Amino acid sequence: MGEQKTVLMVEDDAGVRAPLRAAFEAAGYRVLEADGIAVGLNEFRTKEPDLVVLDVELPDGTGLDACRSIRAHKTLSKTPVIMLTGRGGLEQKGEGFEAGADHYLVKPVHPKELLLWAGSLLRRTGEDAGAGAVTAGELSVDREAMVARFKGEPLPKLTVKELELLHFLVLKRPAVVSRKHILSKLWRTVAVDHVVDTHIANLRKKLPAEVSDRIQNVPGKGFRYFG
Amino acid sequence: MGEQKTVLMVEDDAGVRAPLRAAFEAAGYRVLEADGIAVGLNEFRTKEPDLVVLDVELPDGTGLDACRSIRAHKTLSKTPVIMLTGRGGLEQKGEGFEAGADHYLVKPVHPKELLLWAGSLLRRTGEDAGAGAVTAGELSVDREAMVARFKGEPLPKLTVKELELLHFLVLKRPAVVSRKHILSKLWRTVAVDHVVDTHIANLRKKLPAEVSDRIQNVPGKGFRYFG
DNA sequence: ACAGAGTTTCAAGACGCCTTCAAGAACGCG
DNA sequence: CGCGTTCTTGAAGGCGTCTTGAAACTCTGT
Repeated sequence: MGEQKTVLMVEDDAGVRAPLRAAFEAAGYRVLEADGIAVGLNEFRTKEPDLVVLDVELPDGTGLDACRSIRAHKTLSKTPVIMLTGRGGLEQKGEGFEAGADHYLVKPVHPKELLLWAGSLLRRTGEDAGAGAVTAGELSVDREAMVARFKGEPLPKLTVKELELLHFLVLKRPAVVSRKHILSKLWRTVAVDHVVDTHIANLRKKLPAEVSDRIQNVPGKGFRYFG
Repeated sequence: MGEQKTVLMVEDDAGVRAPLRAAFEAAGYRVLEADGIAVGLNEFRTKEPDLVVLDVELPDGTGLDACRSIRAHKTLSKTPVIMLTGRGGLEQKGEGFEAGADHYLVKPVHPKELLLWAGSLLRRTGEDAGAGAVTAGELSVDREAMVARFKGEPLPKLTVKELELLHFLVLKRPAVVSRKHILSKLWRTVAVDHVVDTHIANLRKKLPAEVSDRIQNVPGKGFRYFG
């Protein structure tokens, strides 16, 4: 049950997007939207969604090309892609699969059906990072329950941002992650790098010394959880 | 959850039945077959399958009527039904849902797709079934008997929505569930996210402090039962 | 020792989110 | 059909969180 997956929906028709977005959110997904290929691919690279829903006909190009771009990406090439096409698009089906789509749906799309395939594809690609609980020694950070525990005891009143930040650091440990990387993954709105510092500071203040000592700064590079 | 599910397939064309049967069996299902409505309904009543796959066009009547018969059954009315129709049956889709079908597939049916839906529908009803009684420490919420107890004592006058809400939170504990997720599971009609807040408030007011303290809010995320 | 870049701390303002209250609408029961 | 309960919606209020800015501090290389 690794929830809180992120899905990127590239679709120019807001009338199509809205119900699908609602369905995804109701199922616990986080939804990113883009109305064109340019924006879509940019979102894809920066937010690294777990799944992409791609319309074939877009204002600035075809979804097929976008799909190929995704497949050509160095590290994110195996992200599942679901293509959406207009009526009678069956002929394009072969073309869609050729471009590397994992599945093809013909409009009008039933939200439930899309959800079903999304779940199936995500299950197939494996329950990798991003969701459940991560642990590091006596520390565990559960993003689903939104609780962090140390030696089994829940840590007091961490805010959402603080917990997500801690989760991310522990998840990537012992790697050093840059402020910009953190921002792109955990922040929806754009903000200055400095906000990360403040949250790091608040975190360290709330955590027991044994844990806060492990949140380390690497000058010029970023932060890491070491331990 | 590891038990074998039984699926009843009502379909007169053996050429259609065979591959679907093979797929179901390969997936671990037990398969019953019927080539007409009369036989089908009889099998349904006696064998009580967990799922029914129903062709719309049968020698002795239409699958729509059969579906209505199933829905009219006293104890088995909530058995999931998947309808199969010939090409161009899109117009019948509405009719099919109206008859009470949970889903509609157009032939030719992809075995994998059918399997996907079967799994989904069974999971759904499985969750509802698991909705007997849940407990968390001294608290028990019985959705079947529609009563909640704390330290053995029945809690006073909880409304249906309040009890279902409490049940859901306890069921998912300690995970945080979003308002949208709650709405999609407990509400048939669409409503604003805010209704959840009101019911949460009413719930907390009626519950003893020990319990209401455990119904916690996570800003921007949703609610959880913690404890 | 000094200068500079980068980090940490502190405090205050802005914003979003949750909670509460109240009233209208829908529902079920008699 | 009418009444009471339950559900839904709206608006106001308050609290907590997030963000930002400035200043103090540390470290490093000169």
